[in-house]
Amino acid sequence: MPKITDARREERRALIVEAALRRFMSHGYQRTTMADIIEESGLSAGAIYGYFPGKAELVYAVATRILSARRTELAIAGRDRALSPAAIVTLLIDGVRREAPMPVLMQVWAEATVDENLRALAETAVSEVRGAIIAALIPWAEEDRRRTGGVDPAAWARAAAPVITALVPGFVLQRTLLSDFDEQAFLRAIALVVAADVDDRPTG
Amino acid sequence: MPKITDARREERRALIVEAALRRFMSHGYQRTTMADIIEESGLSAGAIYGYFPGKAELVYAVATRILSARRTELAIAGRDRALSPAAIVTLLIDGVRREAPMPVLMQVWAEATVDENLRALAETAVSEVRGAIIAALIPWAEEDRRRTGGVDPAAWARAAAPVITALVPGFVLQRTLLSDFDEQAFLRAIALVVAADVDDRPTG
Amino acid sequence: MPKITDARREERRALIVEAALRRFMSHGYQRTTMADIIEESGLSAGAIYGYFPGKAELVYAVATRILSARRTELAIAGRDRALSPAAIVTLLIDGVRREAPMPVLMQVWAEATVDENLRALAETAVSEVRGAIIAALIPWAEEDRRRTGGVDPAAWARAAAPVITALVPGFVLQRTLLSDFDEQAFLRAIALVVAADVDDRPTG
Amino acid sequence: MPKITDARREERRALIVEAALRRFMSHGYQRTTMADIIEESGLSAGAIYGYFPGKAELVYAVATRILSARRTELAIAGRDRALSPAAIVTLLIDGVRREAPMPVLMQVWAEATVDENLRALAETAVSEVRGAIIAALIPWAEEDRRRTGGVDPAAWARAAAPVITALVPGFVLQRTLLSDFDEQAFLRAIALVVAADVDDRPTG
DNA sequence: ACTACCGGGACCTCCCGTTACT
DNA sequence: AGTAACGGGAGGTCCCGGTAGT
Repeated sequence: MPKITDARREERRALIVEAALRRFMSHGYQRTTMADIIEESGLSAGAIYGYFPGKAELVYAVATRILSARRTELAIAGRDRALSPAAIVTLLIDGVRREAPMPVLMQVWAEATVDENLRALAETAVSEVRGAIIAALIPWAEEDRRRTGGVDPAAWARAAAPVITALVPGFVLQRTLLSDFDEQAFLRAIALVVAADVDDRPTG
Repeated sequence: MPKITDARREERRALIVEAALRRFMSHGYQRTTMADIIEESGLSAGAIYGYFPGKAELVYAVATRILSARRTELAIAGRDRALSPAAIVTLLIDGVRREAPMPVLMQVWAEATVDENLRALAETAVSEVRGAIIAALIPWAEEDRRRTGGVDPAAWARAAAPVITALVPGFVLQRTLLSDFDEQAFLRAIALVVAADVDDRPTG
Repeated sequence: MPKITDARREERRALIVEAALRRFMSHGYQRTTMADIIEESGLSAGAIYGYFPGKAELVYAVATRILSARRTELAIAGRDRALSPAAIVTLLIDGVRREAPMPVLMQVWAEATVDENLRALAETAVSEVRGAIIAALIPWAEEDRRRTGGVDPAAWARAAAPVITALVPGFVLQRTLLSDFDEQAFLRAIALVVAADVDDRPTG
Repeated sequence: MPKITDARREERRALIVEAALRRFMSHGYQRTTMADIIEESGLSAGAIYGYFPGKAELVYAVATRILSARRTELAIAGRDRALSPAAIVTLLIDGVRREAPMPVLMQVWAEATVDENLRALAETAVSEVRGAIIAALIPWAEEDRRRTGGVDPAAWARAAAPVITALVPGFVLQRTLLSDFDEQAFLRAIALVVAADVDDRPTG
């Protein structure tokens, strides 16, 4: 029964990936040994190596899982009305905040520094987010040409997107490292610094 | 060998730290073995362990070196005139761009996720940068109350600083991971998104 | 490989312990490296560390094996008739002589000087031997009160036991260190010095 | 001035040997590193290697010092009157008890198991003690032929000496390993087991 | 003569991935 | 498909002894 088998297979893979993710969260990727993951997953060494050729592939799977999470978020959100840069950033960060295991996210970025496969994975993810941002910025720029100082909306969006994208890792880093970091204050402050609509400003 | 002079000692330490840094750049902290560093430095195991108790302390030294680099930069730059948020970010990123070994910076951030000493080190560094940003923002906010929507300049600066800080890791990440990343375009685009003075806008 | 049977597991452990023992005999505990033991046992590092957490536990196992060997010997021997001090010593030393790897025995004693676990192990062993000696002395003392100068047999046995016990390490030491040591002469001479029955005296 | 220099040299050597001995006492020979001894002695590595070619020679020196301590003791004590076996043992053990660093003594014996030089050293020491014992036993045997069952005194002394010698290491071992060992009781019990004169028996 | 730094060789341990068996 | 024992290769660290310099 290949169909059931396939489903079970995916289930197993997910189980393993989650076990790995949990250990990466608490001990870091590099310090996590296969034995750790084996223990955490409740499976045996052989079983895991039946699903993943090695430790590297496990990170790839974990990374894929983490990085692909917020991909579509934005496109959906942007459907009904034009979003200001500040609104976009807020949306993104809110997504990360709710879903992403930030320490592992950082570890993946760092590992991507040195592992080409991971870099490619991360690049794709970042590019996709950037693409979504561009797509969401254009209607906002078109609504009112003064917003972009008269520049061509598409060109403006392409230029601005990287800067907007940059705020996400900045948030993650501070969230992860600073013991006194105030998430809510950060979210509210975005509109103080980044171009925003009047109604993006937090009330009160 | 007789007692080495303090200056020479510092020189040696720097030599070792730089050797470690180079290897971290190309292979990553975790994949760099002590043997690598020994080879890269041209010294022997005994020599290195005379200066650093272990591999961990080597990363701390490397981290300290990297993180403390841009500390004062801003304060100096801000002396003569008030700086807009965009100008501050540009300054900071320019500093990072010229001096920081970005991949290692990211590795340190990631490792800080899991190593408390490193976290403390990173936290201090980030806090200092944030402090400098706040100090630089206040005069700008005071110059013209409309810039902050009538809010108290100091409060505004404290709120805005984290967001401005966030752009630096965002830049580093994209710079490190994206093969098509355009540094100059990023620098120019800052003023498109972040509050800026008229003359911060890039010409042309 | 599937789960190994308990019997097989014990067999493996014994194999390793014996390999270690052999090397300890020829090179001493401290100078024996894990690599030596690995080679001697014909197994691999991984295998050995599956059975023993580290080198220290290996000595504990070796020590346990050596020390527990002569434990019951005496009790059995003493069953049918009362034994004189000289007879007891002779029995004990004969046991050591036939079974114990004396150099390792001395190494264990020395190491016990510095390793608390080993000390505890050795203490237990010595105490047990002493206990057995006491038990064997009492009937002999009771048979004829003149033998103990009229002292209470049990008290006398408790007092005399340490002195009798002492002869064993004394034998081991001389056997190990003196190139001209004559085991048989020593055994015969015991009755010359230590309280003995008439028929304990060697004939001829 | 060679004479003064020689004196100073010996002083230095003694200083080093004592430092080594102290560490051997607390940490054991094998676990004591040259760095330990350097620290303990207050000298520097170079200085020590000026006096001893290496760690091995240091143990030899320590061993020589320990082993030669009780050498003459007996001969002197035996001058005025004939000593019974029990009296001899008591004298010897009392000497060890007061002067010898017993843990190191045991370590030396164990190391002698494996280091030929040390074995030779130890052998000499044991032989000398045995010789002294023989010399002290003969007059006692001659005083009253019944004491030796009519055997030739010299032959008897030679045969008995090893057994008497054996009690010393036996004492040291129990003293070192057993937490509940009672030195005084042991000394008193010697005469219960070993051939003794009436007046050797402890009073009371 | 003495200092204290350095060279380099192991040593113990750990960890990844395989393999023999269920 | 899954178990768990095993093979074997480094990795970090330590430690001995030599030696350049006062």
